[in-house]
Amino acid sequence: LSSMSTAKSTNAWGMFLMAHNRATEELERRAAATGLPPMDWYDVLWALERAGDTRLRMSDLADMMVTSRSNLTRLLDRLEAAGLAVRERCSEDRRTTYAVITPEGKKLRKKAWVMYEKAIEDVFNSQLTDKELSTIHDGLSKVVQNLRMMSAVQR
Amino acid sequence: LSSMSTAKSTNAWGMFLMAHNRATEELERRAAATGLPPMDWYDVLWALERAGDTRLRMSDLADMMVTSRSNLTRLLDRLEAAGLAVRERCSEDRRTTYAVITPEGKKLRKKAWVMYEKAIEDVFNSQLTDKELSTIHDGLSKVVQNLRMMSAVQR
DNA sequence: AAAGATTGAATACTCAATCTTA
DNA sequence: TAAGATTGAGTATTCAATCTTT
Repeated sequence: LSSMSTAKSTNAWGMFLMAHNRATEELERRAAATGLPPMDWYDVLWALERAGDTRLRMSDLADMMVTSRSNLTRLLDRLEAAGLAVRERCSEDRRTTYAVITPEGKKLRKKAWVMYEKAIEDVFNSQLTDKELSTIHDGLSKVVQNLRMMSAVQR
Repeated sequence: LSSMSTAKSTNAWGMFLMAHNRATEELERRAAATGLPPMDWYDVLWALERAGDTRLRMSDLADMMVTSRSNLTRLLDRLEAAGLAVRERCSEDRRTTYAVITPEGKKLRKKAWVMYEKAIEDVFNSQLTDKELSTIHDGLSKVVQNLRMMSAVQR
């Protein structure tokens, strides 16, 4: 998504889109090639593992992942079918469902992280200086912060 | 996609993913809200418009978009149904199909760009200094360049 | 009525198989 | 046989409608 280089920004936005596109493609390619789960599975497993005893409700998880509830419902169906997570009912409020990671889920997440960590190093970190990494981090965190404010105003 | 902050890079990669996720979501939201086409439609229209008389074959277009041929076939079906592009046969080599943008397609692309340009300014450029924009551009272009070399070696 | 979650229908995407022309 | 493109089947994603519990 770009048009005739507005000169301003040397089209950082266009490069941002391209880099994301190519980099995530490479990560998914490596995951598939080694029989490891795709990034969205990893994200759910990692969110559940971090949550630990403070179990996560389906809707909280959906908000963290920035995906729709219905999409998360089906993603968790797949994780459950693969034995990596389970649903647990809540006794206090019987509308809510908790998602919980299984021991197999933890094991696979760990294994996947070994692969993803190396891939991120190869694809991203190794190509950038520490100064560049920190500028990218700080700059993009301003972008994210601004979007948070925009959607807060929206409501 | 991230794990226990490896300190190194202050997790620039994680922020990169988050920023992309939130920013593209906002752009798609604005497009839908104003009845304008999504980013992938825009990308095809813009590629076709730039190509001009040097018409693009379906497979060239797919390579430029970094999507599969079958996906592009269907995307072009939709653009054709919407009257924004047409297919043209090639007389020299009858295996190839050209995709060509229509006048309505050009008009809509232009209109969409007005919206996207402002959105990119609001969401991205306005949040970053010129120095940050150029660091992001140059850094990520190294990432893309490296991925090109990796996939070249692959073959 | 509203919150939490799921379901059905429509749409989009991916892989392998197919069709046509070279 | 291979290149260019499309199709069918299976899977994933989204939107609105639904169901249950509060």
